[in-house]
Amino acid sequence: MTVRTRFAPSPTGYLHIGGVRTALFNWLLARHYGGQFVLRIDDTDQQRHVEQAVARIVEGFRWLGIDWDEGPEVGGAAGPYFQSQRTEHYRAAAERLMASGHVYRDYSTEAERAADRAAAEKAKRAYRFRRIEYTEEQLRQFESEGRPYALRFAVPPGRTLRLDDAIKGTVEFATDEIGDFVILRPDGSPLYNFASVVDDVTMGITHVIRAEEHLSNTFPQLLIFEALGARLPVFAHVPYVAEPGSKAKMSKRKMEEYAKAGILLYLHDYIERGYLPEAVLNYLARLGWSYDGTQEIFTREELIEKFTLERVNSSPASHDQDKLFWIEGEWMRAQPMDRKVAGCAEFLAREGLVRLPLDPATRSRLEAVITALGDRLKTFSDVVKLGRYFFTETLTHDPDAVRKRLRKDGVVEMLRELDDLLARTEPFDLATLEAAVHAYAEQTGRKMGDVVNPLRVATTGQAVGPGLYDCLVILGRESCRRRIGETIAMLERGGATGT
RNA sequence: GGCCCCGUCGUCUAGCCAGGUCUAGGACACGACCCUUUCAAGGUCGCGACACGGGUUCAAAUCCCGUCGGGGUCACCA
Repeated sequence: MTVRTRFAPSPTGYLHIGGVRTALFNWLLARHYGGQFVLRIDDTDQQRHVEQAVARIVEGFRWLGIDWDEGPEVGGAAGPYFQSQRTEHYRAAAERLMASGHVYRDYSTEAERAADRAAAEKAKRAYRFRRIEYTEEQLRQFESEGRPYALRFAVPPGRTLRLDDAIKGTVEFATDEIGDFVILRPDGSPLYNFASVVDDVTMGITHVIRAEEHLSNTFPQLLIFEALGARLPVFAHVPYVAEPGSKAKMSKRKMEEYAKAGILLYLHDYIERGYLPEAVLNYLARLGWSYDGTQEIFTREELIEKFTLERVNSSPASHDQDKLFWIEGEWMRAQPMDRKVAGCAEFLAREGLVRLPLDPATRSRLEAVITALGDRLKTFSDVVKLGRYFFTETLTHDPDAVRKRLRKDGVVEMLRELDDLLARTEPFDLATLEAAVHAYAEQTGRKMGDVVNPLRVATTGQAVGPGLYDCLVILGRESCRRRIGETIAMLERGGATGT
């Protein structure tokens, strides 16, 4: 039997990190066993911009390298893959259950149910819908007046359901805890528990890996599988992803708060910041799963080879952005120059700092910048943050840097001397410049830091960055001298928020 | 509230199922030092956990019970 897994996002367009992890586990399991991964769109709600949302979801998975064997854009034999287009399946399944006596027509009104629920609440009991027995006469009357009805599942009393969950282990649940639940609304639209089972059965899903909030839902679903005479899939309920630094579940209401705190929760946040898909994939896989307790870095292939459900943790994991950032750094360091150039160029172009495609001169400058940046480059967008001044002649001084390094007695004088030194240094390369600056410091009796740091700020505007001589060489003699002149002018007029 | 799931360093986790090898291992973060013109990187060292209470046992992070804490579910939401 080949393994078939699925992920069924609702088309809001936002791929939450927890959801992506669930999808990843499904994908990994399918690939591990050489099976298929199905993408199914859960659009049972009447949503408005389904197409755009699906495009975004598709884009997210493609970016990560999670491919699907069946689903939107690729089709497949078990289609359609949009629940809104599968109403015929739900209707047919409901009819079978009706014929076999597993479901019944419920004519109850909203008011009746609300009253029951209120009574249950008042009595501090759980509310369970129980079948209302109508007389033949009532039924005839309801039918003749066309009174709307929902289809409900008649839950058998007194049974204990048993689930062997691949992550949670054996879980038992009494059917007495389950009220008769609706499978089809009066308008014929299915409810999640029903649609999900019908789809899983008709699509031949063998392993249902989903968020643990569905664990309790599984028991009514078990009843539906049974009534349909379908073979049970393996269930695996994955623990939720908690807030950073806590065991509390992330809440949708606190999204703005998280964003303010710099916590990124959507896949697209990471795409937009220029993270590497390999790193995000690696991080997500390790969140709640481990191989041997020591290995942290996994390639896509290793993940496929090593992933099993037994190694998925049964307790919640909280999102650890620092760790993701570290993994990102590890992956970035391992990338070849071409990949870094391509990734960085995109972000520079977005800022209007370079034009695509790169001309040869810009390309070789970018390569030099990337080499100089070294491990400081963690995400592609870092090239903008750390190396902007290499791609624009507009010098922007960081006020803190100016205050700390330039607003000192004698600095302007020294900068004039250094400008003169740069004018004379020949050739204008790393070794020669380094020797020249060293000699200058020695001759004038200055500490290296007192020469190098002001020179850095004078040429780049920033207090931090790659090695100074790397910067000077990449900028070139003319640009360096022009910038020094500009800095001196700025200092003399008391600019960059100083006095 | 009933029912169900979960509880090892701040965080991700190994160990738990098959009790001793655990004075609990690794990683991120954090701190110190080294290197160093800045910031990273790298190196060395350090800080730091079995939620709590009982029980079983010669022996418990591991098995059992209870408490506490977190989460889910009890919808004509998904």
